[in-house]
This record gives sequence, structure tokens and C-alpha cells, in this order.
Amino acid sequence: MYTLSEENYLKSIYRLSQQPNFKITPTAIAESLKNNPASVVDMIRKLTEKQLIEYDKKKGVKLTPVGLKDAVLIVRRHRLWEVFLLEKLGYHWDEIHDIAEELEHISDATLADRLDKFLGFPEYDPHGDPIPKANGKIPKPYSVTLADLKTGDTCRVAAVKDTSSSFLQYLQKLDIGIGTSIKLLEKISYDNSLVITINGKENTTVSQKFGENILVD
Amino acid sequence: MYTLSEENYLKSIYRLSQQPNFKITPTAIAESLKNNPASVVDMIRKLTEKQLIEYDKKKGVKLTPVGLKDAVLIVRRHRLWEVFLLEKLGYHWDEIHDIAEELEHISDATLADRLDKFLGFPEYDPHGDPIPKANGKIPKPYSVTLADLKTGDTCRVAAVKDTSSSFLQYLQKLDIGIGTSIKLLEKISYDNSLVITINGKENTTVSQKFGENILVD
DNA sequence: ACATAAAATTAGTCTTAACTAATTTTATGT
DNA sequence: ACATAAAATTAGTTAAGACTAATTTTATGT
Ligand SMILES: [Mn+2]
Ligand SMILES: [Mn+2]
Ligand SMILES: [Mn+2]
Ligand SMILES: [Mn+2]
Repeated sequence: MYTLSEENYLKSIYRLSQQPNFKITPTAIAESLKNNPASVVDMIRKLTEKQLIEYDKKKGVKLTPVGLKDAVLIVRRHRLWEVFLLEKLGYHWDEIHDIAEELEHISDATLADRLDKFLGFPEYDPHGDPIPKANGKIPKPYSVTLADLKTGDTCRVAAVKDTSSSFLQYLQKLDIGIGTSIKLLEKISYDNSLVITINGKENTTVSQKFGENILVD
Repeated sequence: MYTLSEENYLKSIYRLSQQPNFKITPTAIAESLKNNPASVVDMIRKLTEKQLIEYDKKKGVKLTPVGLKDAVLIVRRHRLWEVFLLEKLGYHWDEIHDIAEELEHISDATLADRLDKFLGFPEYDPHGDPIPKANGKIPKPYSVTLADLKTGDTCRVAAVKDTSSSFLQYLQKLDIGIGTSIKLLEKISYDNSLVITINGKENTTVSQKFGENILVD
């Protein structure tokens, strides 16, 4: 149906479209795919031809209904495979993204649905991201970050916004995973660093950027 | 490591090398991959450069030790994924080959071994083909075909040589699968057609070609 | 309003892996 | 031994998807 590149572009555009009030420009897509903007302009042309996206110089790139539907299906496959790799094959959560990045492109009409059933219809992937259902419906994503909390609040880690190995390994070192309980003790007003307690243990200080990449419940 | 095409060529050359006394020519590879011989000549050059094969106009194409090792690993991945698709996701044996044809190219250092473990270290794939071990050792493949039997012999279906949908669906219709018991009642001397009893039920006549594609125990 | 910077686009190049058509080499039958 | 057929190879083309470098368009600060 689609080429590997087309699918990666669709997924990247979808991901960017999740940031509210964000204009999806060729440069933004290029950064997200680590591609050259010139290459992106070519692909924008191709996907526009195929009626998967619309490009308005003022409003940026937008997925058409068809493009959106198919982008969501790719995300569905990605996240289902991530669950499989972690739950069934015993990978750690910082190893699964890159492999799922390849597995998501396996095209077979019933594969995703069979995998979904085999895994017990999981609602969230190992990073806490919602797994779109076969009909395209998406469980509510988490939206409050650790950085949004008030001093004294306690929360449960629900998801991570950044799935890079370096971030996930840092979390591992801090003993933070999905479900971990965190209490915000203090916000350093100088640079918005956060002083937190992890699972009731000793205090740690993390950066604002760190806090913005943790979604909580 | 390798491109998709390189891997498909390696695997195809390996498969052809399994036929004893068969000279692996550009034309043979082209047929097996449904490619043009001119394209094959290009790839032979490339794989020779990379020291994965040797090409002697007299002896044809041969895998080098490195090429053989890696071809076997691709076959290993293919057959493990086939087991997964059948056993865990409930596909039928005529649906799995094409999907495994894509899955076999997923490159991750530990994926095959984890999958192997998850599946309980199966020795044979759903078509009865031996699954190479992580160290490259290959369980003994079956070699006697239904057409090799003498009149009156009874056997167990161990593997199929042809994994095309049309052949497998024909088998399905005849109620033949791995493990089915078959008795050879008569060999028609005119065209070597075979009269057989399947699982002790009514008689059926099949062609010589059919018999040559069933490996028995 | 204008200089300058940033972003977008165009033009042209490269690589991979296919193809067709033409040519050369090898095999085969009489 | 030679004609003919088949196989292998070469030469040239194409398409996808990336790139760089040059140019044009748009945004921004003074
Ligand atoms: Mn991908
Ligand atoms: Mn994920
Ligand atoms: Mn393949
Ligand atoms: Mn098989």
C-alpha cells in the first residue's frame, strides 16, 4: 500500500499534529525525521498528490481524513509491537522503540488485530501512550506533566513523552517507571528545577525539561 | 547490515544450494526471485565484492562461509516467525510465508534468540522445514518424498517442499497436514500418478509432481 | 521601511535496485 | 563443424528517496 518512507512521514506528521497549536512546517518534519527540508518538500508534494495531506503555506501541513486514519493505524501497529517486545520477549522499555519502528511497517490485513487479541487488547503501550483501537478510536492520552504539579502534590507516573534511550535509561537509574509514585517537594524558582521524592525514598532534583517529559495521573 | 534486496538474494541462493548437484546460475536466481537476469548479474557483482558469494562461470554461484552463515540466520528468522504466526496468532499454514518474508528482515541482535526462546525452541517450522539453531546448526531435514515410496508403504507427512498457497490449500482440501498418515496403494506406471489412502479414509489419486513435494517420515 | 536572518523551494546530483534492448558467450542438435 | 538457441552480459533508462548548493520567499528587529 504505502512505501516505508511514506509511512514514516505519515506517522511523523501525525505525531507533530498531536502538539496543540503547532504549525507543521517542512522544517519541523525534517527535524523529526532527521531529514533535509528539501527532501521533505518532495514528499509533501507526493503525499498531497495522494490526498493524504493538505499543505497550506499559512496553516502548515494537515492530514486528510484518509491520511489520519492510516497514520493512526501505523501508530497502532507500532505500539502493539512495543507491548509484544516488552511483555513477551522480555526487552526493556528503552530497547523496543527502534525495533517497533521496523515492525510497524509489516503490512498484512489482519496482523495488527491478531496481535492485539494475542496481547489481550492492551490500552497503553509500555511508555504509557494510548494504543488506537482497530476502529481508530484512541484511549484518552495523559496530558498533565510532572512540571504542571503544585508543590506538595503526589502523583503516579502514567507515561513518558520522550522515548529516547538516553531519557529512558536516566529514568531507569532514578528507579522511575510507569506506576512509580512521585511527590513534588519544591520548585526552584530560579530555573524551575524540581525537587522530588521517588517512591517515598530519598530526594532528587531534576530539571524542568525532565519534568515536562513525564506525564502523570 | 544488509539491505532488503541483499538479504533476499542471499536467502534465495541458499535455498537453491540445498538442491544437490544444482548449478546456481543467474537465470536460476532470477526465476526464484521473479527478477530479470540482468538485475541478478548486477547483484552477483555486488555480493561478490562484499565477499558473500563466489561466482565461477563453470561452477555457478556459491556462498562463502560468511555468506552461508548469514543466509542461514535469515532462514532462521523466517522460520521462527512462521511458527509465531501460526502458533501464537492463529494464522493458517498457507498464510504465513508471505508475512514471514517481511518479518525475516527485522534486524536486531537478540530478536531471533528471544523469539526462539519464547516459542520453546522449535525444531521445525509449520511446513516441516528445520529451523537453524542460533549457532548455525540445522536439524536434519527430511529427504524421502511420497513419490519415493514403494507400493504398500505407509508413512507420516513430515514436511512440504512447495509452500505456495495453491499447494497448501490443495493439501487442506485433501485433509493432509504435517503428521497425516498416508498409505501408498498403487503407482500408475503410465504417468507415475499415486493412489493413496489419507488417514485410513477413502482413496485419492494424486500426480507425481504432488508426491515429489511431500516429504515423509 | 528596510536590512538581515530564517525558512522554503528549486535545481541538480547520487545511490539502490529494478527494468529493456542489444550484444556476446556458451551450449546443443544435426 | 556449424547453425541455432539459450544464457550471460553490457549499456542505457527509470523511479524512489535521499542529498547539497543556490535561489526565492517570508519573518523579524531596529
Ligand atoms: Mn518506522
Ligand atoms: Mn511507545
Ligand atoms: Mn524476504
Ligand atoms: Mn516455512
